[in-house]
Formats: sequence, structure tokens, C-alpha cells
Amino acid sequence: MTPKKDLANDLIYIYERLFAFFGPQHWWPGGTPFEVAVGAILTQNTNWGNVERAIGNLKAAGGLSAGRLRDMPDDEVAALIRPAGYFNVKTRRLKAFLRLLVEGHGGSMAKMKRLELTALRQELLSVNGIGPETADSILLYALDKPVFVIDAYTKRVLSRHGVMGHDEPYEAFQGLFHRSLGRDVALFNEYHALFVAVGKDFCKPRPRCGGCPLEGWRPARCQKAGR
DNA sequence: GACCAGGCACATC
DNA sequence: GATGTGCATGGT
Repeated sequence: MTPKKDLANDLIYIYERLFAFFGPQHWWPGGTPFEVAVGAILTQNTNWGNVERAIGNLKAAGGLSAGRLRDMPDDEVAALIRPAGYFNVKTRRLKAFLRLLVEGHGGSMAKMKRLELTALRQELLSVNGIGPETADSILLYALDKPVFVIDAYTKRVLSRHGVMGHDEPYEAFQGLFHRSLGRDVALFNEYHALFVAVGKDFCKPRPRCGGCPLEGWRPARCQKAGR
């Protein structure tokens, strides 16, 4: 079997093990696309529980619409999103995203969604404060575009099991998924959430491998080489 | 009290 | 180009 096929099978195997263990994750099932995009920015390097509080505050203040949030003074936004941490930088980042959304797409996520994937990703990446992970989270979870989101957990799990080197660039990790799995929104949605689940419970900076569904697993090419 | 959480931009070498 | 640092709250 070719290495490429091996890698594809490895990724499918990991998905099946994680799904069997953790079950469906139901990420962002209820929120509007706009709420999802706001959450994607607020969750940067931050626990999701804190983000939920911030989003709750925004909702309560009527700030979860593009127009309302754009017109809200920065210090007011910062106070509302305070629980999510980095509230000053995240206020700037939210406002920067809102400029793109309002001025570029009439404040409508539905209109933004009409754009072709590559162009849209470039637009998002041009916004100060939106990097590859945040852009891809918005594309996948808010706009239903088939891009795989690579985060710290994904890199940690794959590198610890010898699938890829930890310091490979974002696009190298992402390319592996795109080549191996095709472009499947529902699969990408679930799979990325499963990486977060296994990362939270087991594949932490200090790993707790006991009981992990991937405990002891090696990729196919390593098994063949006897490594 | 240290460590960690669904990153990113910017400064410096 | 690589490496370091600031941003900040809240849970474990």
C-alpha cells in the first residue's frame, strides 16, 4: 500500500476510534452563523466555558447582531467580553471582522457565504486578528465550507503518534486531511471537535494516556517498519 | 500557586 | 526565518 493510502487509512482509523469513544460532539449546533464567527474569535487561546459567558453577556446586551456590535463603543464591548480574556485585543479583532462583514458583505453572513472558498479565506486572513485557525473555524462552522481546522490539539495528537512532525506548518497538516479525506463539511466538523475532546481528556501538554482510545497506536508506515 | 485553555500580531535578533 | 513576548480571565 502506498504511503498516501496509509496516511488516509490512519486518519480514518483515528476518526473511527475517537468517534466510537466520545460520540458525536454537536459543535455549534444552535448558534447563528454570526454568533459562531464571534465565538471563533473569542475562543482564541481561551477556554470555551469563558467564551460562553462572554457570548451570554453580548446577547443580554443585544450585541449579537453585526450592526449593533459594530456601533457599540469599544470599552462597552470589552466590558461585555471580559470573561473571555484578552478583552482589549479581542474587541479590536471583533471590530476588524465587523468592518469586513458590514462593509464587504452588507453585514450578512449569508451574503458572505456566497463567495468562493479560496477568495473568502483570503479575505478573512487579511483581517487583523484572524489567523488560519480562526479563519477556518469561521469557514467550516459558520459558513459550511469544507476546510479542516488545525489547532494545537490536532498537531499534538498527530505528532505524538508519529503521523507528522509537530513543527510542520499549518498548511501541511491541513493538506494531509484534504488529500486524505476529500472535502466533507460534516466529517470535518465532527473530526476537529473530536480532536479537541481527546486533547482535553488525554492528550494534554502533560499527557494522560491511560484509557485513551488512541493509547499505543502507531501509524501504518511505522508499524511496517517495525518502529 | 502553577498550569492550562478551540491564537495572533509584533518586536527583535 | 526563527524565536520570544504581550495579551487576561477563570477552572483545575
